Amino acid sequence: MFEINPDVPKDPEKVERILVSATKIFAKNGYLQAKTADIAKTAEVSKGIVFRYFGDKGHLYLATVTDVIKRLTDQADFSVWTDAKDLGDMIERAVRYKIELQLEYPDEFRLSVQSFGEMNVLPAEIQPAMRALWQQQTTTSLTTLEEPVLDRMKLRPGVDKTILKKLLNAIGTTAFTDAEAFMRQHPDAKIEDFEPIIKQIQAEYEILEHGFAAK
Amino acid sequence: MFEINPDVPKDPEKVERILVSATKIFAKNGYLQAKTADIAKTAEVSKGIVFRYFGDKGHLYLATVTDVIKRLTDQADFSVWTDAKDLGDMIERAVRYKIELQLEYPDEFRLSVQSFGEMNVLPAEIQPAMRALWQQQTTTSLTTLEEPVLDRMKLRPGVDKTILKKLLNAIGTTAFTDAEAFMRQHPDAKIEDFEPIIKQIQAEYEILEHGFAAK
Amino acid sequence: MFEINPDVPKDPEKVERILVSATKIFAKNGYLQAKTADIAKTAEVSKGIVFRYFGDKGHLYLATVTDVIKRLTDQADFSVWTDAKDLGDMIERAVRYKIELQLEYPDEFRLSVQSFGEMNVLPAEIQPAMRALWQQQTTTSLTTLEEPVLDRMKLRPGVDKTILKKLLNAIGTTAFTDAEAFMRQHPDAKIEDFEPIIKQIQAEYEILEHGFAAK
Amino acid sequence: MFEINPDVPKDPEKVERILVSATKIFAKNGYLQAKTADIAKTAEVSKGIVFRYFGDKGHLYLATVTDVIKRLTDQADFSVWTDAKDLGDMIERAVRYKIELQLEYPDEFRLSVQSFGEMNVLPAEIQPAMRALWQQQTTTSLTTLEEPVLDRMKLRPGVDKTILKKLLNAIGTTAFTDAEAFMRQHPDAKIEDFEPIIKQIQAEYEILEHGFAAK
DNA sequence: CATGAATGAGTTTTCATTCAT
DNA sequence: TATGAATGAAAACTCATTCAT
Repeated sequence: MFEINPDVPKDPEKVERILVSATKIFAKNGYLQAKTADIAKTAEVSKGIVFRYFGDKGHLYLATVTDVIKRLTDQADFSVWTDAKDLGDMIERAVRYKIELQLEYPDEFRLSVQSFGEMNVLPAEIQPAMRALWQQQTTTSLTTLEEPVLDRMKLRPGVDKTILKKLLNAIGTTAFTDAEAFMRQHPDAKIEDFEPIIKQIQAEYEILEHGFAAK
Repeated sequence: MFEINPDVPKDPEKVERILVSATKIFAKNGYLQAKTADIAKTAEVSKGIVFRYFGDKGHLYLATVTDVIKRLTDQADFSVWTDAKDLGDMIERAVRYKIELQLEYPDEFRLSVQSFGEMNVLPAEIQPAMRALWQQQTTTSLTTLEEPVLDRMKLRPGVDKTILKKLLNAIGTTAFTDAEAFMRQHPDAKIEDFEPIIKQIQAEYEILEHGFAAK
Repeated sequence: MFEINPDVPKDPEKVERILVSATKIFAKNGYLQAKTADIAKTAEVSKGIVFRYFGDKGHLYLATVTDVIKRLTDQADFSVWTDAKDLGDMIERAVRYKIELQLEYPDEFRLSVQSFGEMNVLPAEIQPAMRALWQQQTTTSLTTLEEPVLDRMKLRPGVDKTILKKLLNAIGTTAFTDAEAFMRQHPDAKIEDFEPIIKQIQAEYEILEHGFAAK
Repeated sequence: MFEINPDVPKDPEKVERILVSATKIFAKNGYLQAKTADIAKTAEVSKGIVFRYFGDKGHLYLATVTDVIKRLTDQADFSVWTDAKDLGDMIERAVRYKIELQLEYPDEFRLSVQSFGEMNVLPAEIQPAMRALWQQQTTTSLTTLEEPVLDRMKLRPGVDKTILKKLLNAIGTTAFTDAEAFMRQHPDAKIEDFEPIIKQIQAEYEILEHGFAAK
């Protein structure tokens, strides 16, 4: 696993608090505007310890995003939808589950997506690591969630599975964006409030499955 | 139209130069890392005038993005594809035309997309305006390009045109991202070099049209 | 001449004030402990302007030492002793004159000497320039003061003038050190108070001239 | 002798290790850039014990320099040259011996000289002690090495022995500086490589003995 | 009106020193 | 008594914004 400053002994509780605090503050402000002092303060540790544990702001960011993706991936309970009966049910469950995740881990979700766009404002030295992280991430976590489903489905001849994955990914992204916007406007939203978004995504999947063209 | 500092008389040529320069520099560096001094220098105006005309960095950004979207929209020559015979040809033309636009106006394209992701690093006071701009943008500019086409098409019963537009938008975004990445790696790329990307988008459209499911 | 940041227009009075203030504070605290904030404050300018004019702390130091050496060299009025009749008189005049200079420009003297010892705590990038400055300095300013005298003197056969110069330089250094120590202990010392030091240096020169060995 | 924190019981081996390590690190980096953490680590003791034994960084420095000077003085084996036959031989032996010492104890030599120039970057509270140390040092250690020789020599009437010592000291300093510079450029230099420097110092002594003036 | 020199608040990072264990 | 993790003051440098000319 990715290990920062292995020489420095770390208090796991402090590491945890720093990571949580960094997730929140990086997610809220982006890399450049996040202040290490704020992160330390929110984590109730000294500034010094943040640098002692993580080296510098760039590596703290890297560690935070790595951790967030790990947390999100570990969290994912595939069984929730992979043992659904039919496809419609399956998609609904998957979407609902992801929105629940996003509701429960809004900062993690946001940072995870944001980190992709922020790549080129990061210090040059950590960009390669971030890029590698995303490469891995793209081919695993998010898409993986649907991968088993796809594998079991009969695809129309001529449909390239790679292309299909891209499309599913794109839909996932818009879903995230919509849910995010909704959450911002309704900070106390419950899962029930996301029915319209869920419906919409179902509709998108439906188009993907059967096409929009009249026969 | 959105009007900045209406009381201040402005030299249209300077406004133009500032906007062009701001587009380039915001696109290249992002909001936070763009320096107003650079923008002024590139525009060959004084820093003072930038602030006099646009108030502050945030509003300059807002004005720049607004202008970029307007320029892009105004630029679009629908006729290029709206008088295509069949759908395949039409999509190909549209995609090709957009990539040409992106090749010709790389900064405008990049800033227009980037501005979406940057939303939350902007000063709080201009975020609402930016959000509004994007709301409008989503329902107009990019998708608009295909709107007339959609209107003429026979949709399968039960397909919601709004949803379909979202999907098209999503595809457009991935296309942009791919083209951007390619352009960055091949700074002198010509339109011919984008054939693989065009092919891929055609494939995506094809899935959208006919669905991925075996019948 | 050595010119810093030629693009930046500079207010000569501010440049002067900064240089004077930097001389004092570098001389007092050494490079590492001198704070740019103090230098700016003493010069009654903002911190920003110091960086604008001089780039960074290292280059400010370089500019300051360069200026100090120049001021000292320009100041030196060789005629004071070069037209002395005999050697004893000449040495006395030279020594006295230098102590007067040191009394009048204590910071300049101190920094000029100190800068030599500080060389390797300076940022790597300015060390070459400092070394070059000292190379030039060693072969000109201080020794130069006596050079014309030496050239007119008849040397005992077998005496290498380069070696002799080294010796004179060494004596000069001890003189400086003694005068400095005295000045520190007697901040309001006048030239009259330095008679013992002058006498001592005369004695040192005398040994140099005639040797210590009984014949 | 100078005793630090007399109340604290000290493990002599740790004291020794700290002093050795401090000598090396202060010599290499100077007072300000030397890190107490490095000193402790190199000495294989905890930082806490360094502070417990020596109080603070300033007093550690003072103790280190004091010890270095003591070690150097104790080390000196006068007999090496005091039983030389004639003066030329004696000076040569003395010089050669000192350079050997410098080769064997480069850190001690370097720190001992460096500490003089660093005086004013030290904390104000230990400056007086350092100054006192140097006063004493000047009248003993280095010059002492030649003292017995001088005592046996017939001096020209009117030559003050104190002055002569100063001159010898000054020559010693330049010798040290030259040897140091040479050692830095040729890290693996052997005593044989220092012949040119030895020759030069002999020439300097020669001038001192017989004067530079033609008779 | 236009200019661009000047300002100084704000941010990252280091390291001597402390003190809970 | 020894340890070394934790602290936080301190210092260089940037850049949006102002305002005297």
